[in-house]
Amino acid sequence: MTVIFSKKCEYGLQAVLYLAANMQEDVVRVDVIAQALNIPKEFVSKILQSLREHGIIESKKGKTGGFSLAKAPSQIRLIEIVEAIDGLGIFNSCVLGFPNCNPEHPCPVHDKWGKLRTEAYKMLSEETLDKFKERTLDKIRSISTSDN
Amino acid sequence: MTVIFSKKCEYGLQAVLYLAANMQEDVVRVDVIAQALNIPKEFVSKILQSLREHGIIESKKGKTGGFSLAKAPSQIRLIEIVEAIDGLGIFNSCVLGFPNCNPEHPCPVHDKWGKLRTEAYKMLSEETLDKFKERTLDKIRSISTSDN
DNA sequence: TTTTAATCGGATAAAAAATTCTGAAAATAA
DNA sequence: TTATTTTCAGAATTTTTTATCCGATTAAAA
Repeated sequence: MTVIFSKKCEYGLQAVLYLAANMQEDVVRVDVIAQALNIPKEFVSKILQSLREHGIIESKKGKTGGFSLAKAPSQIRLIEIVEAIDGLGIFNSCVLGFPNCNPEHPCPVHDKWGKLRTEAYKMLSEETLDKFKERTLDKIRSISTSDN
Repeated sequence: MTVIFSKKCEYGLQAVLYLAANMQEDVVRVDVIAQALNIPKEFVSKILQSLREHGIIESKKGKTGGFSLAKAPSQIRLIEIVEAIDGLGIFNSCVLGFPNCNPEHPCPVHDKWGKLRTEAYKMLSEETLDKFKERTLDKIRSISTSDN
């Protein structure tokens, strides 16, 4: 089985959504995020570090340390997180895996798939984190009540 | 980076498209397919074996052996190959990786992504192999003229 | 009947992705 | 200043995916 985004990317998106939904906190510790999302602490830690290098979030070291968004939620788009972690390759590579798939040498589903891909890209580019606060809080609540 | 389908699935789709585009041949040898598509012979061989087990293609052993479609191209849909190899999980799992993503506990992008996913599924379910013959032949020609 | 050329099937190897470990560095609080 | 608690950085490990190898089986041709 395969997925659209790598696990790294999924976790990164979840973690950033979490931070956006908890803006009232100064910073959030990685173990708090990991527990809320039920994902490995050390792994999400690595992902958060790389998102910091990409300027999407920022960190504070030492006691009272943790992570927070580097910009206002309304200034962060989902596509930025995807680009930082998985890159944008998915939006210009052939869905059938053919090499050099382009308008000159299109694969059999080039046009139809291209349309869907463009819509997906558009959606991720238009949506900013501030739109998701309530839905994220709801979703996170459903995680902690259902598991383990 | 990630892709929609696994490499196995991509190769499987390519190989079946190749068989559909070469219906005039009784059977096609796996090394011919592998060379035409520029993919590892032993790997595509394994994939073809599994597609045979799923009843999508059939094989003939021994000298003059090879692979051919098990049904008419107009009776084979792209989604069948995807289902046989990667399964349909991608069409009902959460794009953000959240567990139990459903209408009761939707993730932040549940509705918008669900729409795209449904369109993708629909496209793969409607398209049958007979629609692709010319485009596949074109594409395969462009592979052998461009590489190595 | 023997040789040849193909798929089959199971094991193995290599590469990539996901995860964990370890210890250092930073910053607060005692 | 020292103890504590956090992120940071890089290495090591595990798991999954991708790819290869090899001997057996099958069937046509010599």
